Formats: sequence, C-alpha cells, structure tokens
Amino acid sequence: MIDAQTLLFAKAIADDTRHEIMTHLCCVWLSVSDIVEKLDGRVNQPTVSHHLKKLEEVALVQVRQEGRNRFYTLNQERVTVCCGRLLVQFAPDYVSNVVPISQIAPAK
Amino acid sequence: MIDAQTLLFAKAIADDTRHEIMTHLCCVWLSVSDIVEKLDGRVNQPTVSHHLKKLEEVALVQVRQEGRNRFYTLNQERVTVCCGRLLVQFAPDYVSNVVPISQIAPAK
DNA sequence: TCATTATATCGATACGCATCAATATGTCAA
DNA sequence: TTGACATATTGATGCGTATCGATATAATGA
Repeated sequence: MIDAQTLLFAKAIADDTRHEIMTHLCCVWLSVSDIVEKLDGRVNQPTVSHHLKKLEEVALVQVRQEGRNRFYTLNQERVTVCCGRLLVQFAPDYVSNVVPISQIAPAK
Repeated sequence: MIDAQTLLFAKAIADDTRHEIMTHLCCVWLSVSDIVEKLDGRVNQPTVSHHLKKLEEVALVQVRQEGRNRFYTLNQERVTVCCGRLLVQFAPDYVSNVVPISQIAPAK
C-alpha cells in the first residue's frame, strides 16, 4: 500500500523455485536450458520461463540475448536497493548504524 | 530450499495487509483492536489476528499480554537479520562494502 | 455468578498463482 | 525453404492462503 515496490520485491522472492533460480543465477550468466538442467527435472522449461519473466518484471535479473539463447543473471544491485528499502521501512532504528565503506574509508 | 528461514521471511512480508500492519507496528506497541482501527474497516478482527499469528511465527513481531489486551510491536532486529541474510545470499558482491558502525568507530 | 470486552479459532469460500502439456514464436544451419 | 533447436505463450488444473461470519476462550467488573 505505502510502498508498492517493496511489496512487489517481497512477492517475487517469496517462492521456493524462484529462490533456487536466483541462487543459481548469482554471479553467473545462464541460459534457460542451463537453469532447467540445474533444477534437475524438478520443474520443466515453461515453468522456468514463467519465473524468469516474473523476476525480470521486478528487475531482479538482467537478460542478454545471444543467438537463439537468452542468458540471465541475478541483478545484485537491485537486491541491495530493495533490501535497503526494507530496512528503512521496517528497521529504522537499526539502519542508522550501518554505513557504506566508501563513506568512511578515504580513497587514496 | 537452500535457506528455509529466508524463504519464510519472504513469504511473511509478501502480503499487502501484513505490510500495512508492520508499518503501523513500527516503533510502537498496539493492541489488536488498535490495529483493526488503524486499518479502517478494510479488514476485520479475525483477519488481523490471523496475520499477527503469521508474523509471530517468524518472529517478526513481539507480543506482550496485558490484562485482556495483547500488544504487538515490530521486531526490527529480526528484520535486520533477515535482510542481512538476503544480502549475503543474493548480493554478495555488494554486502562486503557495508559495515556496522561499531566496527569502525572506536568506542571511547 | 453473570455480562461485557478482547482476542483467538473454526469452517467455508474465493482468489491468486505455480505447474504442466501443448503449441507458438524465433533463430540458425543445411 | 525446411528442419532442428531454444524460448515464450496459452489454457487448464490444483493448491495455498486471505478473508469472512460465527463461535470459542479468556479476562475483567458488577
């Protein structure tokens, strides 16, 4: 209601299969069939495509087309921003005690 | 799958009404009927109790009984811990650039 | 004890959405 | 063009769960 963005983020990560997909997409680029393979027969290709679409809608994954393949990777920056919003909304007493290194370590 | 805790947290915050309840419970203690009142007729008492139970199950709220009233408040520390886990899992390249103030400011 | 207030629980209903099989779209090679 | 491969879309189905009205439980005051 107050912050639709945060709610959409929460819904996007509130699914078992999407969690697993996000884990596999962390720090690497994978094609759809790669992901299907990683999931090891537990879900099949249309379901994976469905979840990737959901993740893409909230910008939690980045996409790169290459020939007939589409490669996906986790958008870590987006995760960081969304978690930041969660903290500001629901942990204001704690968030003030955490700062980025860049603010305290002089770049020399 | 990998981290059941994180998934439960995500599911708990993936609801419109619960978001609103959590917002109202941030930094203050409210009774159930207080919350019902704040929600302004949009949901009624049994539904609010249902959501509070869900939030309590994942320790996102703290409870204090007082007479025939039960007062709830948001557990900000839990939110912080859960967001931290999210960041470690899904934003490892970013989390290393943030530190608690306590680690860098010498307590004098 | 009884009435009143506060909250929790129960049973039923409806809706959202994850999943699948089948099919469509798109891309490349021959 | 045709055939093979990769991915997306569609339509149907089933499950989880948010919601409600009704009722139960619990605590207080008369």
